[in-house]
Amino acid sequence: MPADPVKELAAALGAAAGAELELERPGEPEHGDYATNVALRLAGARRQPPREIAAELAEAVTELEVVERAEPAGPGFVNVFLRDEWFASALAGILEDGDAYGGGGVAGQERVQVEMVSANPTGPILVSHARNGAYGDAVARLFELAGHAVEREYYYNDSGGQMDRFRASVEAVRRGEEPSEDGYHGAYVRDLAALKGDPVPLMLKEMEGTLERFRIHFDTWRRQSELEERLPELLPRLDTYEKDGALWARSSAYGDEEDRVLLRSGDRSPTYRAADVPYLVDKLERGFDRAIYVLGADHHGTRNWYAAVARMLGYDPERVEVLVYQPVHLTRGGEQTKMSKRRGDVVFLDEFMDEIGVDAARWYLANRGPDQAIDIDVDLAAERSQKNPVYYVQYAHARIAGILRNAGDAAVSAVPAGPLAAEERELVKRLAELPAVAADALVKRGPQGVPNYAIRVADDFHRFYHEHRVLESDQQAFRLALCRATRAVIARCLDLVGVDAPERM
RNA sequence: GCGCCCGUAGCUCAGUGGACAGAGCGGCGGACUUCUAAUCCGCGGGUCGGAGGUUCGAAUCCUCCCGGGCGCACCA
Repeated sequence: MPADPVKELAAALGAAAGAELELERPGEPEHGDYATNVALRLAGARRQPPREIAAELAEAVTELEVVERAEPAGPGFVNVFLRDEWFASALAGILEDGDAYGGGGVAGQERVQVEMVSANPTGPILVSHARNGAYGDAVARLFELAGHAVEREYYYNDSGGQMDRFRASVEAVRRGEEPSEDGYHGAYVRDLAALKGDPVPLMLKEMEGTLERFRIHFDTWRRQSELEERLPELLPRLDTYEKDGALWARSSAYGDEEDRVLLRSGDRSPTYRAADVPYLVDKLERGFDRAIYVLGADHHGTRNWYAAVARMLGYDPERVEVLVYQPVHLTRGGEQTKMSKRRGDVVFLDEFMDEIGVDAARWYLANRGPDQAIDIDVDLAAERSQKNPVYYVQYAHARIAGILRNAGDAAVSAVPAGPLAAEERELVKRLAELPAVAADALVKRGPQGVPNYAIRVADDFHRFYHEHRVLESDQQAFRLALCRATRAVIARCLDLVGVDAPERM
């Protein structure tokens, strides 16, 4: 069972107090190391003034060895002050966990598939797709840290109207003609025309290269045309009806907003929605306990469609999950850049990474909650890159790496040689938050909590560093232990959002 | 019209029931013979869009209103 020092403390305090309680970190130092509002919660049921309950709980809790003192405060909080022994054992637990720290604690392991990006291969990966990937990949990494088995999948269309226009555009250039008005016109179309063969696999290869550079690795790639072969077998299993010469799914009866067309009137060709059906079956038949779709807000209208299909086919809709995120707006010199695939002025992810770097790109796109639209001034992001929080956090990591290099094989111990300083205690408490931060980010499907926490860790470390020497201090062994744990926590946080943890800067 | 998302410091945003609301950037002023100054310390900056309601307690939950974004295809 991986360490969670705060949870363990809460359990111990709760046992002593005879009530389940949660701990929070008060904003004011006078309010103790941790505080609980449990007395306020109990007041109603016990018909007793919260201050009175708080006083009783404080007394009970003081019996614990790690508690120096506890006191009732405010409207009915219990403020808890801890002895150095607690900080030592918390630090020891963190170090023992090593790479596993921050994760675990899940009841059962799930097989999870995160399908993301899934942009059709009609052009290079754009910054808008990158947010999809940065978000989906961060969620995937949170699942992995928690102990689940995750596969990342890319689904793409290789047939249909859009792809026909794309191929025709490349063919036109190869014949020395201009692509048609509704075709594709970017410089990349000319690059593809210079190569031989079907441009679709060539385009995909390039997209995969961009995504690898963005540090997203896909385990599997799924083609729409291949999945469509199962349509004749699967469509009869759906609840459908004929209207206006088309075949409709009665999805509104299964939780969707509306019914969807599966086969067009006229040529009876399958729609994109039809292809969703064999694809969903394919996912569930492959045994994923949870199939996650990552969709941009412009597709949020279909967020209930997937679970509706699952219901229609008799699968548990709980296995299907849709994550929606808001768009990215890039500005350059204050002017908004439109991100349409067919225009020449689109922002490619590769260009974006060229300008601000992979680390800053991943950071910026994971740093905001999925419900928040992201505004990035590219000029500012590149120009002021030295002041980006991502470098602030990386710098803390590099500083620690430097200290540990200089320390060589000096002794390391979580047991302090003397009384702990305020900065040391604050840092340990901060490190102890990681399991809760990671668990919360996973539950909310909101990875932004991780980079925000990483800034706090770096903050506490830089302050500690400024006040105290590590090497050749009378607390060297303890401080080396603190450095090791801090480095591990920062590295973990950076990794969760796909950012490198540098040894030097 | 209906649905989803957003509205918090000059700017970009954290913060989904707790104590006087936070960070970065920007502004002003300080700190390097010291393990990395890409750092640290201080100052200034807010009717948390508005109005009601629930609660011992609301930026956070509920209702309504205002403002902005995105959807409401036999495109994907």
